[in-house]
Amino acid sequence: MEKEMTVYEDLKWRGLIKDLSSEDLIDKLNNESLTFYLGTDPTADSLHIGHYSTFLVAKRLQKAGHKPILLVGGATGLVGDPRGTGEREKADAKVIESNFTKLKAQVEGLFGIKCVNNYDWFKNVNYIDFLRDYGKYINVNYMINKDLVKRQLDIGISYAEFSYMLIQGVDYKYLHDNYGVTLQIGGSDQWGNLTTGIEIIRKLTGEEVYAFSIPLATDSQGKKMGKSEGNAVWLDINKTSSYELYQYLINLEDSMMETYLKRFTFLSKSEIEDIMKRHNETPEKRIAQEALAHEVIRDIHGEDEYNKAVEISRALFSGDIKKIPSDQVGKIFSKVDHIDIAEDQNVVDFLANNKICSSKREAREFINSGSITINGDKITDLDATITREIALDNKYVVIRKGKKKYFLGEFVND
RNA sequence: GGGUAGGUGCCCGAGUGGCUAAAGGGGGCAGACUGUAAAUCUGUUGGCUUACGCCUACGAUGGUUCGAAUCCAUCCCUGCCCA
Repeated sequence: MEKEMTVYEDLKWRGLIKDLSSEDLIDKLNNESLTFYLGTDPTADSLHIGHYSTFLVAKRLQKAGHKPILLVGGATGLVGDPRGTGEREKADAKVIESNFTKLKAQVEGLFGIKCVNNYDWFKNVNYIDFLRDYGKYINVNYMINKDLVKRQLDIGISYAEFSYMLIQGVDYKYLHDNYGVTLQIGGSDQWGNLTTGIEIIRKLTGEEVYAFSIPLATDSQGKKMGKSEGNAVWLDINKTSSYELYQYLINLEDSMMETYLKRFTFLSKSEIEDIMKRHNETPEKRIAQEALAHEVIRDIHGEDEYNKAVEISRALFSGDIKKIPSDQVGKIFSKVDHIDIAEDQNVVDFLANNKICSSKREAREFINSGSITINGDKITDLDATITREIALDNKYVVIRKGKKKYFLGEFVND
């Protein structure tokens, strides 16, 4: 039996620690109970898979006896954080508010983490006080030298986005004063903001607080993960179904599997080593991807959703749609895009009208290149017609575009 | 405030009166190969049209011209330098 790893060793082994504000933190992580926080801006109404590993770090710390708080940036979201590629669109205050409510519910449900909104303590701060109480203590040279700011400096950065890190630093101060927070964690792109908070607290109170950053989850090309067919992979099941999530995970590349298993699951070192060993013997069986999908979907949506996702995938990729019992079709495809069909119509019109293809031109192109399949039969004729006669059970039409995108058409009676 | 360089398709970026729906790259989508992978190769990437063609587009608005992304005017936005 392997020797039990400390919290810090475990995080390090999983590749979840990039920068550490101080070596002292290691001991504190292992032996004390800290209250810590992590922040996210309400730029969307759900977290996506890219956030997931960061939240799992919070979960891991929580298991080790530390107390997590999630800060949702109702105030910072209104300002916008610099991303190094140019100014953000000004966010709508109403949207931010509704996003906050949804995120709060999601995080509390999924991770059981307490949730606070920095708008609550910023809404009454006036500008002059802010400058006197905090602005006085932070040097612009210090801010300018932060990597994110520096990168955006030559393409232009507004005063609002420039100030973002200051607001975030004040958050840390507030949580430190009111909740006893002494640790902040965040993605490595947030490192500058994390250290600014430490700096502000040190200057204002002389106290030492901590932070560590988590490497961003990327693929082997170094690109941020979390996009599937151009869409983000959300943790909200209404935005990304368990089937879509399963498909995303099962298709991840081999070379990253070990990293992902470490980051996205609670499997132990020996379990992961075992999975990787078996995986590498027969990579085509995608043992690692299966394990990853199972762990992640079970943790997020539960065992039932996982089973459903596997069942749907099996039905779709076994090839012959017609073998699926017709009474099952509606159920299996309940999660894919659903299209009502009122009457017989030409394939090209059908594809374009229902947004399966973006235009008729594209619809023809896809048909000519053999990427459209209806009920398992490849469509090659531009004049083909979708009729009740070709529908399964005179009712269902399963359209496949490309290799993995499915749509379900259903004939409806007037 | 002054000077100066810019604002081009999803992104980067070439183009400086007709040959431009706009080079090239990235990304996206689709095809081949595979394991529903990665890498690679091929096609495609404003809309309508089988096609000829037509319409809409190069920061915004006007103007010059037979003809403008390209010239002029005004405005908006950004970089750099000076104050």
